[in-house]
Amino acid sequence: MAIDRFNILKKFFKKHRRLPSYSEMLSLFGFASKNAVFKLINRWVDEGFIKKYNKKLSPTPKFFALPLVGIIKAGFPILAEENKSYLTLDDYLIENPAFSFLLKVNGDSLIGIGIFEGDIVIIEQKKEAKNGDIVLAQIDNEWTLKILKKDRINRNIYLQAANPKYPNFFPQQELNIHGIVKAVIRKIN
Amino acid sequence: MAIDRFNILKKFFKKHRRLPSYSEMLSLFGFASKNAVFKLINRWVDEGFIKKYNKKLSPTPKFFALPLVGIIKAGFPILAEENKSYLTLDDYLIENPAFSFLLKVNGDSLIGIGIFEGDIVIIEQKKEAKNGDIVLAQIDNEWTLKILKKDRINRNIYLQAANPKYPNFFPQQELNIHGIVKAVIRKIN
DNA sequence: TGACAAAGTGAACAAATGTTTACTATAATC
DNA sequence: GATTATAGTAAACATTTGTTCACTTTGTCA
Repeated sequence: MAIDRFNILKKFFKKHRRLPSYSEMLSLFGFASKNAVFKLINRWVDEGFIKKYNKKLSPTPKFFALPLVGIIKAGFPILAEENKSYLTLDDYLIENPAFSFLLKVNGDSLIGIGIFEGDIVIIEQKKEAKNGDIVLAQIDNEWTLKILKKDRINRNIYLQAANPKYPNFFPQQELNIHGIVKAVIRKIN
Repeated sequence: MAIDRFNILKKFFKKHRRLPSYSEMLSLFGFASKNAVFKLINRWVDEGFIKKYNKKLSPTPKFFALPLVGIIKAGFPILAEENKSYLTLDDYLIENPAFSFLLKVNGDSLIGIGIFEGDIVIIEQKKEAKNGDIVLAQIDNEWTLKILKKDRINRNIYLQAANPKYPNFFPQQELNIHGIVKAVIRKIN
């Protein structure tokens, strides 16, 4: 019932990317009085799904978040209420939206670390990377996604695949780092 | 300049999960007249970043979206304007929020298909799955994440790991499907 | 059954909303 | 240098906003 209305609200947000106003909620929820909406919203505010700021409503992280359930343990019901936290994907994955972009992976050079053809990686643009970072780089004018290897004093820099069938790549002229991989995403089906 | 203001707007949305009102934008952008805001917003509406519905503002997918760049090709600048599309992660990954939850993977039984310990998988709750689906299942009262194997007539059902060191799992009494994996997410670092 | 809280109605209200119109300053273009 | 578009100011406006108050209906449970 109440959760039914909350789903209606979620659907509205998914469609319009904003919360409805009180009068829009009138028809959404089938109320006749704005006061009914007022009381309903205040309950959700108390429960932490919605926040008020400057007399305007905004959803909290809890509003969007999916339950994150814990480790699978043999014989244990894992969906128990007590060990669940919440996670919002966009916030979780992208810390720096202004400097991030997505890259669709092609090739099998990183399968050893679980990055497959067709996967999407989140790249954060930066020119510096440390040993072991997965970098989007330009090596001798060729673009590639590889593991950066270098020692402490920045000598002996090269790129490494995570697939035994590829050799290491030593730059002949130059090696420019354009960004590093912050996350990997794979949609199944 | 204009892009600078757009970033201010994005930051506001990231913080409050809603667009600011015109009077809030006054101080945000440093304008003295609401008409300046009005004109600015209308430009963004024309450019497709913002929509108006019921005289209220909402961000479009383009507002959030990160550029998705194409395949890496040797020697080619991949960030070219022409082959870029946009993607919003939440929308892309989660089709059915009401029936989805996240599960933190433990164990190495699926490394063969690139699902590692610590990865987060998006599970869509359903009781039926088809051959080859990665399922969250209860086999003889033990919870597990495995690949479902079955033939066309629903005989010979068992669970399979994607790691040669594990055998196949044939249910002694029962096998209950609780959901299937729709996406895999890995944060790096 | 009666008492009491929860849920909804209806009307009223100040404050804030997005929009419009008229005007000015700044920058760009021929 | 005159012209014209662009960017911003200022004030006024009808609508809509979220909130409040008083009241009624519905459901719960002792």
